[in-house]
Amino acid sequence: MARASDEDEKRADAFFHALADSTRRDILRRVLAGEHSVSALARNYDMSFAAVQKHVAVLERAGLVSKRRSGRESLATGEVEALRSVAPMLSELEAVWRGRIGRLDDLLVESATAPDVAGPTTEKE
Amino acid sequence: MARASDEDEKRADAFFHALADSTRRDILRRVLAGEHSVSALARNYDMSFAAVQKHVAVLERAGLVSKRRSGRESLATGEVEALRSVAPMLSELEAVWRGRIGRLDDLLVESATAPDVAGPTTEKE
DNA sequence: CTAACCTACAACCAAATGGTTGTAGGTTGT
DNA sequence: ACAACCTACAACCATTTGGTTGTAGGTTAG
Repeated sequence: MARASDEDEKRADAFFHALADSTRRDILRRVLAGEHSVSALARNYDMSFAAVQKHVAVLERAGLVSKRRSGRESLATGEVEALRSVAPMLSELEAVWRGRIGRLDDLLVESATAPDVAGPTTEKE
Repeated sequence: MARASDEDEKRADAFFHALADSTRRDILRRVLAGEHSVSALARNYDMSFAAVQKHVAVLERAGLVSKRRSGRESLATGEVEALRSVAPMLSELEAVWRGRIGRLDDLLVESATAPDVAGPTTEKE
């Protein structure tokens, strides 16, 4: 279990990349609020159906949305658990800043085994 | 359209894009732990100095690191406040899922004015 | 002064992104 | 059956990204 983080790093890449586009974030908002078919989503944007389809695919690859087939349309839903798994990554970075993780070489292992860095007590000075 | 969030959207793009690369995340960890010169950072990676320089530039454009000139070297520091500003974006999305924001058109304004979504009682079912 | 060092930036290149159109197959309604 | 609709995917294109090398200028050490 030396470097279990190789997978995690790729997952982080996918997460942040998926979120790094305003159209995708907007799609994510909509499917988090409720199920939507791809074509229904596509009607909201000034681009082709295929383009929106690709954006949904990016979100799906990142695990942020899942699709369910219902007849001729596929309904996309936002995966809030996946979304929640992003926050610990940021918390880990904050923990580094806070000095709670001294050894930089260890923190990769830390991030894999300790999803919680404790402390919403984010008061600083 | 062109809500007040046009700026925010671009900033979010920059944030998430900057974080969507494992080398950049690693650089960010190091500069969050303490100041490092660009060349000192570069020695840690199997790529050219210029490549690392570009990565630092991406982080800098996103506001996640700042540089200070000290003699012939420029020292990079992680900006933890900028890092913290990412979390509310995720919270906003979670709030959408929670159903706390009904109108999708309004949430952009919400995200600008309400950084905190409160609610420690996040128990669902 | 000179050499070594650190940074900045331009030019270039392969690969990935984000968009398009087109084609094909499954589903629904009349 | 047939038309309309939804989806999936391939092919293609312009732009961006992530890397390289090279060049030039400022800074420190000898």
